[in-house]
Amino acid sequence: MDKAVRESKNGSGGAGRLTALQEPQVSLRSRIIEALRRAIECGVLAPGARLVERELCEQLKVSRTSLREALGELQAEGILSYSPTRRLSVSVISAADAENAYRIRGTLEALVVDQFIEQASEDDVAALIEEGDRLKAAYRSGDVDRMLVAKRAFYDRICSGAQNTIAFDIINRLVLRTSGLRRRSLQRRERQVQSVKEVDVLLAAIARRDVEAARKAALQNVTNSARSALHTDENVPA
Amino acid sequence: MDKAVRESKNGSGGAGRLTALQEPQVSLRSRIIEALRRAIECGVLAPGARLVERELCEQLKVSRTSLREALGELQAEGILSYSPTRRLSVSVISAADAENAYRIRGTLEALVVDQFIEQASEDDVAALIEEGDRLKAAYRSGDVDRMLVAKRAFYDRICSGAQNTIAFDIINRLVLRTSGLRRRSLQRRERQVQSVKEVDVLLAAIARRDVEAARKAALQNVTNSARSALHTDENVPA
DNA sequence: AGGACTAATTTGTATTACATAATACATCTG
DNA sequence: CAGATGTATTATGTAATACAAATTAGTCCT
Repeated sequence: MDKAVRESKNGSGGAGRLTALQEPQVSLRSRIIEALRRAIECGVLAPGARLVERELCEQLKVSRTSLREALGELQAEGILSYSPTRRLSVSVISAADAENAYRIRGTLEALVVDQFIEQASEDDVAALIEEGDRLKAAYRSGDVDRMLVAKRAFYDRICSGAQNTIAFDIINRLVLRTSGLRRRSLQRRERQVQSVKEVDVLLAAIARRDVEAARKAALQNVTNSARSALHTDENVPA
Repeated sequence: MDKAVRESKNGSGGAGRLTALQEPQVSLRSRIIEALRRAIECGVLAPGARLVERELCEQLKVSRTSLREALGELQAEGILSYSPTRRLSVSVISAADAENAYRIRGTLEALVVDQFIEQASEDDVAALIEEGDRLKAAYRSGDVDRMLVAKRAFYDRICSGAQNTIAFDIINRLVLRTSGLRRRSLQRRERQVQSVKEVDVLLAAIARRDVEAARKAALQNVTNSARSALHTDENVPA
C-alpha cells in the first residue's frame, strides 16, 4: 500500500543518461484513495460520517466504477465500514480497538527502530536526524496537517532504513485508523512539546546505536500518544 | 478484512431470544475474494502466476466489475501485485520481506498471547486447548489444507480471547503473504512433529498463565516457522 | 398520532464501450 | 538473416448505463 509514497524516492540520476520516468500516471484509483484518506486524516470526513457513492462521484468527478474500487480498498483497510444496513461510513474505532492499535504500533515501532539501528548506515542516521528536525519543526509550528505529513515522512525514513516496508505499511494503516482520535490530541500544545522531547530522546538513542534505549523510547512514544489520544478529556467542550 | 471469519463467531444465543441472522447474503465480492485467497493459499495459484481478468471472470462466472473490486482488495493486501507493465500476478515475496513478515508476526503473536493470558476466562482457555487439540490432530494428519484451516481457527481463538481483532487481521494478512513459502515447509514431516510440540509448550504456558514462557513460546514458534520456510532446502528437486 | 402504502434513494452486480498500453506477429531493410 | 519498424491483437483503466433488491423517506388514511 501507499505505493505512491514509496515510489517517490527516486535515486539521484547520473547526468547524461535518461532516467525512466516514474509513475507515468498515477492511477485514478490511487488518487481517489489518496484524496479520501487525506480527507479522513484531516477530519474533513469525520468518523461516523456517512458516505454516499453518488455524492462522492460528483465531488471527485469520477465514475462510480472507479470510486467503488477505491472505497473497497479503504474498507479493506478498515477505515471505512459498512453498516449492517449497507450504509458506508467512516469507521468509528472503539476504545478497545484503539488501545490495541496503539499497542501493536508500539511493538512494531520498537521493532523497526531495532532493525534501523542494526542495519542503517551513517548516512541513513544523518538523514533520519534531519527528518527528525523537520518533524520537530512541524510540532512547533502547531499546524496539525504538517505534523501528520512530517510524522509519516519520519516513519518512512525509519522503516526504509530498517528495510522493513511491510512494517511501514502496517503502521500507516494503524495510524490512519486512529486518526480520528489523534487529531484532537495533536492540537494540544503540551502534547506537541512532549512530542518534540520524545523525538529527541529517540534520535539520541539511535545516534549512539543504543538499541535498548531506542526501543524504549519508541515504545514510550506510542504509549504517550495513546494516552493522550485515548483518555483525552472528552469533556473539552464542557 | 476477513469480515466473514469474524462474523461467523456469533456468541451463544440465550434461548428465548431471537438472534439476528448474520450475513443474509455474503456479497459476491467477498466470495470472490475468498475463492482467490483460498486458491492462493492452496497453491492453485502459485506465486508469480499471472492473472488475466477475462479468464478469471470466465472461471468464476462473474462480471469484470465485481472481479476487479475483489482484485483491488487482494492487491491492497499485498498478495497480488501489478508489474510496472500492468500485469497482475500473485506476489512473490522477497526473502527480506518474508523475514520481516515473520518477525512482525512474532511480535504480534507474543503480544496477543500476552493479552490472552491477561484477559481470557477459564472457559476461553479451555476452548483454546480444545482448538489446540484439533490443530495438533491436523498436523498429525499430514493434510496441509487442514493444517491451514486449523491454524487459522487457533489464531482466531487466541485473538478473540485476547480481544484483539486488529492483530488477528494483521496476522492473517501476513500469513497469507507468506503462504507461498509456508506450503512447502508444512509438508515436511519433521516440521509437523515440531509444530505439535510447540503448540503443547505454548498451551502449557498459557494454561498456567505464565506470560513470559508463553510469549517466548509464541515467538519461538514463529521463529521456527520462519527458519523452516525460509532457508528451506531450495534444492529439494536436485 | 399511529400505521400502512408508495415513491425515491442507494447499493450490488452486470454489460457495454472505448482509449491507452502492452504484447505478439508480420514486414521491411541492409 | 539480424535487427528495426510497423501493425494487429489483447489487456487494462475508466466511464456510462441498466436494473433488481433493499432501504429510507414521504404520503395518506383512519
